[in-house]
Amino acid sequence: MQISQINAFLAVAELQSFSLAAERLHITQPAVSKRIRQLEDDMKTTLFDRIGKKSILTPSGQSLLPHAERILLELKTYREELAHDHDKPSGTLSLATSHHVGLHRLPQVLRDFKIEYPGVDLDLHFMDSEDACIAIANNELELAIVTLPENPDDRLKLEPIWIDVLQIVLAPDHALAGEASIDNEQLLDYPAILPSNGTFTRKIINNYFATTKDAMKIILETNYLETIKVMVSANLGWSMLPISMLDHTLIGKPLSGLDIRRSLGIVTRQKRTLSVNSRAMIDMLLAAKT
Amino acid sequence: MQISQINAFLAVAELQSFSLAAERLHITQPAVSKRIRQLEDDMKTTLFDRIGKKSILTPSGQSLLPHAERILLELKTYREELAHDHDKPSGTLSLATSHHVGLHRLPQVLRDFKIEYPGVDLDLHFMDSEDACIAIANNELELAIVTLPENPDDRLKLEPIWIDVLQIVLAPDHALAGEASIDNEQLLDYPAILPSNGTFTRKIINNYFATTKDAMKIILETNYLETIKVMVSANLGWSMLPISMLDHTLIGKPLSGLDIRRSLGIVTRQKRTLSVNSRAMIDMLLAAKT
DNA sequence: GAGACTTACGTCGCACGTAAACATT
DNA sequence: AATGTTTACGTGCGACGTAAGTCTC
Repeated sequence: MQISQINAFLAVAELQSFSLAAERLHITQPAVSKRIRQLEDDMKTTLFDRIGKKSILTPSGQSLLPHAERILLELKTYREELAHDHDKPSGTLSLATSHHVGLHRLPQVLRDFKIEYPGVDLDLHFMDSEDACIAIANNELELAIVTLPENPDDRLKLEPIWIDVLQIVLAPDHALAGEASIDNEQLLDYPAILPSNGTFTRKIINNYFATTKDAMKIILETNYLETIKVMVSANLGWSMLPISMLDHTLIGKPLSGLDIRRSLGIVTRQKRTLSVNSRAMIDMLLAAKT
Repeated sequence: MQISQINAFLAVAELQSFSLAAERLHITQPAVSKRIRQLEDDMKTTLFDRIGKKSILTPSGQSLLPHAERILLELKTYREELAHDHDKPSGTLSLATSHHVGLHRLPQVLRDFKIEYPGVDLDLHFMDSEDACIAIANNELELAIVTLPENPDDRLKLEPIWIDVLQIVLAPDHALAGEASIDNEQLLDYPAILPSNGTFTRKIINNYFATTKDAMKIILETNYLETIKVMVSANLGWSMLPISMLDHTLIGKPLSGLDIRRSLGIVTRQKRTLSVNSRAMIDMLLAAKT
């Protein structure tokens, strides 16, 4: 069944004439006959009484009329949606984020987004950055704002927004608190508190401790940096944290002059067309970055 | 644009796979690709992100989804209407009738119809029988219950239901009231009150007075037989009326033993498919006739 | 006889299937 | 390597237009 048949049907119904309908449709009159005939065969009914001068809807044809109009209306409405609403965010924006990003980077962004697009509801999914990347890869979500992996899945598309410089952090009363700079070997004597194995941040840290990794005394692992911060403040051990988390309870020390950093930013799926809402959020993040 | 494309779209959207959709639709997978591609070209947008294992709706595709479902629903609903409601009168039944039929023949029928089909609203159009026949011929109405013409338009289909036997009618105090039977010549001496020129009944009467027609003293014409009855009762003249209208105010006399009659019944249009409501009314009239 | 629809028929386009190429995982 | 989609191409159905036939008015 074809939409052209519906169009022919409506034209004949309105004009009560196959030949006038043919004119309107810019086809020949036998073509109109055939379109109607096919609709009739399809529906196994008669749609018009061909009564010489006029062709008039049968009862079956009359009851098709509103349906046919609604079908064309649906198509028309959709085409208008495509044309007009293409750049107006609305509805819900779902995004994944990590606890750290959600706590330290996102509040500002979300506030600005709500001001710019008050009609969009936000649906935040807190999860570990690694899980967020898996969800994105599996097309379960289309947008994540998390810690970026160093060696990402090929299916992911990364867009760094913020850089976290990492430093060794100590309690003010830690034995090494007085040193100007610290090296790997010094730290081996003291207990460490690190992000959980498997986290992107832990992998970055591991890279820098590659040679001494196995000798470290790791007394606690957690995927929540805030916990690490509290533990370090209580002088239970040293750790490595973004300098943005430093405050009076912690002392930061560069590691032998090295520059250690991780990227936070946007994760999307390669080849996936993003919703208007996601695009708006991404554009806002990119604009804020400069 | 074709409905098969909509079907393909919905299948792929649900199954997130072109090949699974192909299975469901019992066509090959390249055929599905082509159907989707054509929809996309038609709408000038992309409906699915083809991401290896899964194919996922784009935002444009998501917004097509409800429209596509409604389109199929419209078709399904119509098919069900055709299948189920085909013999259940409902809604409105429009019919034309004459004053005479509406007064003397229809009330009974309408009451029975309302009892049988309480859900059907009646829309009565009172008009002269001749006008009703013209309206039917012009497809302005599909059903009339009126006095039937003697020489009908070929486009009309007539179905007699009742026979009205006509007699000469006189006031009880008319000069001819004592005669057993009356002939044309006797009547020429007295004033006549006849149905309007142009009415079917008048034509019938004219046939029987063919030879003496021009000599008649017609003092009043009207298309409303009730008026004629009152005038005759007041002894303003003689007339010819259906014997069904006789009562104590009138005396009926056969015209020289001749049997003069008119038919009342159904007028429809040749070749026109009738609504269920009209068919129900016609069937009821035909059943009552026997 | 004029106007309107259907039927007949030849042409061309398009939808399908098969098979091969390409992409993703 | 396996799964999935697109491209290429040949076949056949079907939509169209022209022209003739049929019917209504």
